[in-house]
Amino acid sequence: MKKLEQLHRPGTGTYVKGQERILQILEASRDILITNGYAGLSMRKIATAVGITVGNLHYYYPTKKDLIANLLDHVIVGYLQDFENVRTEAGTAPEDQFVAVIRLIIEDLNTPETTNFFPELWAMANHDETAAERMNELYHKARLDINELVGLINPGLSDDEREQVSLFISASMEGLTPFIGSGKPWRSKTPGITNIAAYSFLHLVKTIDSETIGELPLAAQAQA
Amino acid sequence: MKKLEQLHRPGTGTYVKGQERILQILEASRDILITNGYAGLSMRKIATAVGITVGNLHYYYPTKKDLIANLLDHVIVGYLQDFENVRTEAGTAPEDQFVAVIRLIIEDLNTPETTNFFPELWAMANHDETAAERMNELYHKARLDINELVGLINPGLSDDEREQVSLFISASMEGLTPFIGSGKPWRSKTPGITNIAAYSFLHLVKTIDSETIGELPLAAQAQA
DNA sequence: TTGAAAATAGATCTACCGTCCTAAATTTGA
DNA sequence: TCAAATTTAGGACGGTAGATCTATTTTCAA
Repeated sequence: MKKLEQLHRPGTGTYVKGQERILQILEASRDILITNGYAGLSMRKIATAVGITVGNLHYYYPTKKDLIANLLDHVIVGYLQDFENVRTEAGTAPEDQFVAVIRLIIEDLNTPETTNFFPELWAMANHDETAAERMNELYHKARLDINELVGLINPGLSDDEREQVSLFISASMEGLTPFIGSGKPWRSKTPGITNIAAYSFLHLVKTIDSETIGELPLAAQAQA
Repeated sequence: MKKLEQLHRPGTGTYVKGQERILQILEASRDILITNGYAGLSMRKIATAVGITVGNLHYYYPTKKDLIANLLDHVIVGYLQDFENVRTEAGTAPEDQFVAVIRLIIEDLNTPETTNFFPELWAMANHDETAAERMNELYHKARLDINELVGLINPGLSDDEREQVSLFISASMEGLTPFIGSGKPWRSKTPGITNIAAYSFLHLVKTIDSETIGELPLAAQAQA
C-alpha cells in the first residue's frame, strides 16, 4: 500500500494560507463532482466556488489530472477514517458485530455524498488507471473488517474463499446504491432491504463451505 | 410504461439511407460512451466515427440531449431483448430456473459493454432525470423474471416483500460489476463468486419470511 | 422523368475548456 | 524589519464544445 503522494508542487501549501486553500479546493471539487458529475467538473468552476482565479488554482494543481488524483485521495481517506471506528461500537459476538457493520454500511448509502460519489468513481475507474487503483485501495481496506469477521464466524474457509465471500457481501451492498441511495425510488424500502441483507449475509457466512464455493456449474460438470 | 418517444425531427429517417444513418449514429455513440465515458462523448467524435459532418449529425439530433436520450433507449432495448429469452432455456423447476437466471446475469457482467455501460448509466442517472427514468424502466423489466420466480419459490411473501427481495438480489448482482467485470481485478474469481451468489440467493428466497423483512433493528426496538 | 423532400457538407458563432505567463501582493521566518 | 518565498490576480492562447445557418447533393415516389 503506497502512502499518499505529494501531488502539488514542492513549496506550495507551505504557508498556513496555502494549506487552507488546498482544503478549500478539495472540498469545492468534491461538491462539484457530487452535484454536477465528472463531466461538469472544470477548473474554472472550482476556482469560482473557492473564490480564487484559475491562475491561482493552477498554482496549486498544475494539471487537472493532478487535482483529480488528489481529490480522490482526499474523499477516500475520509471514508476510510469513518470505517475505522465501526467495529468498536458494536457488541462482542462476531455475529452481532457483523450485522452492525452491514447495517452501518447500508445506512451510509443513503447520504447524498455516497450516493453520488461512488457511481462517479466506478465510471472513472473504467477509463482512468489512477482512479482504478484508488478505488481498489479503498475497497480493500473497507473489506478488512468484514473479512476478519467472516473468518471468526466461519473458520473453515481458506483465505481465498473467505475473501471471495467478503467481496461478494461488500459488492452486493455497493450495488444497492443506485436503488436505495439518497433520492432513489426504493429509498423508502431501505429498512426492509437492510433486514433482508443482514439476514441473507449472516446465513451465507455461517453456512458457506469450500465445496459450495468450488462447485462447478452444471454445464462445466457435464464436460468434466 | 411509455412507449419509446420519437426523438429526432419528423421527416428525418424516412429514407432508407436516413434510417441506416440513425443506426450508425447510435452504434458509434454507444461505442464511444463505453470506451471513453460520458465525458468523452462529443458530437464531433460521433460524427467522425460515423463518417459524417457535425452539421449532418445535428440534422438527425438537434441537441446532444436528444441524442443521448435516444442512445439510452437503444442500448437498453437491446438488453431487454436479451433478457426476454432467458427463462425459456432453463429447466422446469422454479429453483433451477432461478439459479439459471442468476448465473446468466452474472455471466453477462463480464462483457466489456456491460462492465462499462452500466456505471456510466448509474452516474448519468444521478444528474439527469431522463437517464434516471430510463434506468428504472430497464431494471423494472429486468426484475420481472426474478420477481416471478421468487413468488413461485416462496408464495408466503406479500407483493411488496417479494419485490424487495427481488430488488436486493438484482442490485446485489449489479454491484459485482465494478469488481468482477471485464478487466476488473476479481474477474478470475467469477466462478467462485457466482457459486456464492447462487447459493446465497437461493437460500434467501426459500427461507425469508415477512417477520424477518419487517423486523425492526435493535436500536428502533429499544425505542418502541 | 422530375420535383419535392431528405440528406449532406461546410462555414461560422459563441461559450467554455485547460494551460501558461507575468507582475503584483502577501506571508513568514531570520 | 526585511528579504525571500509563497500566494494571488489577470490576461492571453489555442483548442474544442454544442449549436445554427446556408447551399448543395441525393433520394425516391408520383
